Amino acid sequence: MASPLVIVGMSGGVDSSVAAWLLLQQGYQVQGLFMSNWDEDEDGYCTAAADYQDARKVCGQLGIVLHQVSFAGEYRQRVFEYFLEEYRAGRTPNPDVLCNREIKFGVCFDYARRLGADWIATGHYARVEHAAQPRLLKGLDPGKDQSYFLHAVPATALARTLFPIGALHKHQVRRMAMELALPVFEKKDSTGICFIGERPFAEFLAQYLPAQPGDIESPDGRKLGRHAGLMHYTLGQRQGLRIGGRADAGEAPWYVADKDLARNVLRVVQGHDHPALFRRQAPLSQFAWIAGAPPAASFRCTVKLRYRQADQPCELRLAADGSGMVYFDAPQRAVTPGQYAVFYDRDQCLGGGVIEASHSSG
RNA sequence: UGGGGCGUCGCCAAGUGGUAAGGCAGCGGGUUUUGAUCCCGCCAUUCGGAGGUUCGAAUCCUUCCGCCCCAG
Repeated sequence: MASPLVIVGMSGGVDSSVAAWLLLQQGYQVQGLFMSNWDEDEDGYCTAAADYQDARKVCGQLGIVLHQVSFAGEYRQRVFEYFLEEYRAGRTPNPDVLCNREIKFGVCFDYARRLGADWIATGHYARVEHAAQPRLLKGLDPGKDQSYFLHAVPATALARTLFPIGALHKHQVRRMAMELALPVFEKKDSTGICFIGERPFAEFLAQYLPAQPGDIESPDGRKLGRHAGLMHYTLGQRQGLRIGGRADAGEAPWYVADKDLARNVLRVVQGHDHPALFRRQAPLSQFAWIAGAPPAASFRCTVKLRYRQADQPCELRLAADGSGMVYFDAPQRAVTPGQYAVFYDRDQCLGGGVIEASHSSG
């Protein structure tokens, strides 16, 4: 009887290439699937074509077929529209969390299943423990763990997902790629928004949203400068403020502390660790739990407020209406609305919620 | 035009005879599957202009220009 079929999401990078090879070693039937979910013709940053060629070369070398599919329409509707909507609301969205939930482990997962896949696999640095209820675990390379981005993936998808490189460190993966002489073995790690890639961010946003310049103020109301539109700034941000050398202030750089949408004012404070940049708690909503439900209505755990942040001890209290409040043991810097708070019990990712506000009321 | 003060990189600012600190901003790179943060590098042959003194001046002198303050 035939071995199970795994369809691997191939990005043309090192990680998914090695993931495919590992699955072959493990005796699976393997096929590749390349997604190009962004129409790049509209701008000058065109890397998808090159990535596709890389994926083809790798699949050729591994002797596996490569499917190609575009979910550009779905991406636009289910990820990018939300992305723009959040920016319009003065928040800072995290499109890649949604991309995983809606595209890679959503429509693409369904697509792979229709192609006959028993499993879907990706080159993420994370692990799934398959039991009655799947458990999502951190990748073993602490510098690359990507469970943060996967916390909202539905359990139904995780139940049929493999992360072949989740127990490896990046340097091991790259070494394997080198020893296998995969054509992409020294390809640089990709960054930037998934499927959209690296590009000047402000310029990119400005293509989709009108900028409304306004004043930059200190907490006491002094006008310190002008901003290019609130969407171009996020909490805790330093770059781009163009404030420097004031005789009435010290030498420390300035950081975004708050956005006043009503007045279209950006509020800034001086010093990386200014108290106004810290919060002891944060209101959350739109929870997603890997197990389908939270462990309890109130419990202690750790939380990451952004990718690659060290785990922060906290207590989460959930309300009946679906909202919640996370209380940090140590005040957290730049708690940013629109970003995700992702909860962990040691190595296990429990799920997460969206940060709703930066004020500490409640 | 009576008195006083000041003009050094986009901004703040050291330097007062020995051959231009530093910070902020900006730019470039690194880290990074969000946005940020963070790290590294670059950033005044020149000190408001013109003369002069001196081996040598941003630093002294003269003068011009421009600001500011107090008096009017």
